[in-house]
Amino acid sequence: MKDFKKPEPTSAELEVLSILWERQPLPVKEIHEKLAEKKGVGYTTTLKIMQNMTSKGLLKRELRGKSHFYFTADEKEETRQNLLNKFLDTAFAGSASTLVMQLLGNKKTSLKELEEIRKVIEQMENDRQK
Amino acid sequence: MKDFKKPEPTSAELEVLSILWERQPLPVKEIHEKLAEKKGVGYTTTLKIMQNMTSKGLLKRELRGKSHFYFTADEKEETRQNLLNKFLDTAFAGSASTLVMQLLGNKKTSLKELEEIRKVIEQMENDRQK
DNA sequence: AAATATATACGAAATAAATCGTAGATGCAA
DNA sequence: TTGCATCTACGATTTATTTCGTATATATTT
Repeated sequence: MKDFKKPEPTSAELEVLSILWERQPLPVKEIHEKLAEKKGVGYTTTLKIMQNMTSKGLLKRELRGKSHFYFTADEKEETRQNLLNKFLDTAFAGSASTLVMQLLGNKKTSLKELEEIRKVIEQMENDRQK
Repeated sequence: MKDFKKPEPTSAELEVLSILWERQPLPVKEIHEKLAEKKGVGYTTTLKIMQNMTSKGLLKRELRGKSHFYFTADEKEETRQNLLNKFLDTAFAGSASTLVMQLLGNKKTSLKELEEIRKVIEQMENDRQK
């Protein structure tokens, strides 16, 4: 039940995390249903992944009635920051502006999002100024 | 030597790509030296990874003298876009603005980068307008 | 020419990740 | 109380990834 340094979530594990980031805690059953929408996978596979994640310290759980309800062990923001830092370094040589350019060049980013992002930037610039 | 759909690069493969994105083409020897700076790994390990990547269609190579010089099969931007799209979806539920907020909340993003990013945003907004 | 250095190819071992089958526990319903 | 449904635990298999040893070829040096 641990004693290691917390590992990066694997690809399958990240899918579980992202489901939990929407709503927590959840029983295996519900996680599995959402996971199965995407890829047809057996119930015990989902269960095993969540048990593994619990051993690794990525998830915690609590017994409610006869089933376990799982929740993330770390804050969403903290985990995302770690993932993002690593991604930034390996895929974009650490350049945030290059990443943003690539992100916004994507047709899928709506004008509405652009607007939102611009506000964030202005906010940041003000905060840093003083 | 292929016939598959091009797979996502694995973690070790992405490290190779990021080295090549800096300068191309390069012989195994140089890739290996840069790789070995980070993690102590044998020469044949690096070689094998690059041979695998070539089979998968991620790299191409050309014989120069007695050694092979490797280069990426796809455009840096295209590969990055694919990686970014997937990352955005799995780690940030597809929300570009959430990702940018997280990115800029990071202390490591300098004011200079913020400025640069703001310009990019304005540029994008103008382009979309008309 | 023999020894040394530099490369590649190939295959296999070691490790990690993902998947699932089967068994056992518990509760509920007939 | 028997049988069905729901969950969990455990172990095994499969597949993917990473790593490296050994063999071989070709130059280069002595």
